[in-house]
Amino acid sequence: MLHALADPTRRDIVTHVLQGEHSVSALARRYPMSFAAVQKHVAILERADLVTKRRHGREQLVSGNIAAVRDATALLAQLEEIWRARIARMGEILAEPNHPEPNQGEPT
Amino acid sequence: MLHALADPTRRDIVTHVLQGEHSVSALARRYPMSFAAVQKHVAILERADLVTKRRHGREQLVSGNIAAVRDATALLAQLEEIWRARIARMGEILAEPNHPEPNQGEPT
DNA sequence: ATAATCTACAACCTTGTGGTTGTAGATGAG
DNA sequence: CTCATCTACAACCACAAGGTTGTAGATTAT
Repeated sequence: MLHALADPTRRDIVTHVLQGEHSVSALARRYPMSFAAVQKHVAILERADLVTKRRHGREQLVSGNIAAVRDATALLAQLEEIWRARIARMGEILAEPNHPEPNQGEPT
Repeated sequence: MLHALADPTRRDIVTHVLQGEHSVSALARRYPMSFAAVQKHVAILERADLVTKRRHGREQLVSGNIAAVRDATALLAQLEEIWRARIARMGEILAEPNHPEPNQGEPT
């Protein structure tokens, strides 16, 4: 699921199909890559349950899985906090008064 | 620089050498990988200027580059905001009232 | 001098990712 | 039926990243 949203193209696809159904080929036209590539992206999103396909004639209409995407965004928010904590950790260390010998040669 | 901090091991190395000098071999002992692997990580950090090496006898003492790491954390905070915006974007879409099937008309 | 240690670096391996091409099955249009 | 379109999937390619092994140069210890 995280992996599914790790790719920019897939994120873009998700935001688009959240707003309306699109056939795979219609989606494919939006990106500078082959149909097969987009089809694989969709497959990954579908496998992560972030997207659902509905058959309509010979087309496969893709739509965003609202609940799953909502869960995903929540999870991402969590991870964001963890990441924030990491940054804060480095900040703390930098703020500590006892830095052994931070002599990086900037001779004046 | 971002790439340098993209790896967990490297981040760990940074936090450690921010708190005191460590020889490359001393660092290497901390991780379940070969000396060469750690040495490469250190080289990457050094190349990104996040870390500085100081020769002491036959050892190479590594210490964190305070200013650079501070800059990096600031940058990461920025990116975090961008990422947050992305999540918010999806959230907005989810919040929109009209999730029906807006037609994807291709005016030919 | 010899051995042991620390470091640097090159070559190679493996894995994972995104992409392309090619093929085949379904389905609707003429 | 025949053709064009949409889809699925397998095979293959290119590339990057993290790791390992092996080798060589420095430096300290015996």
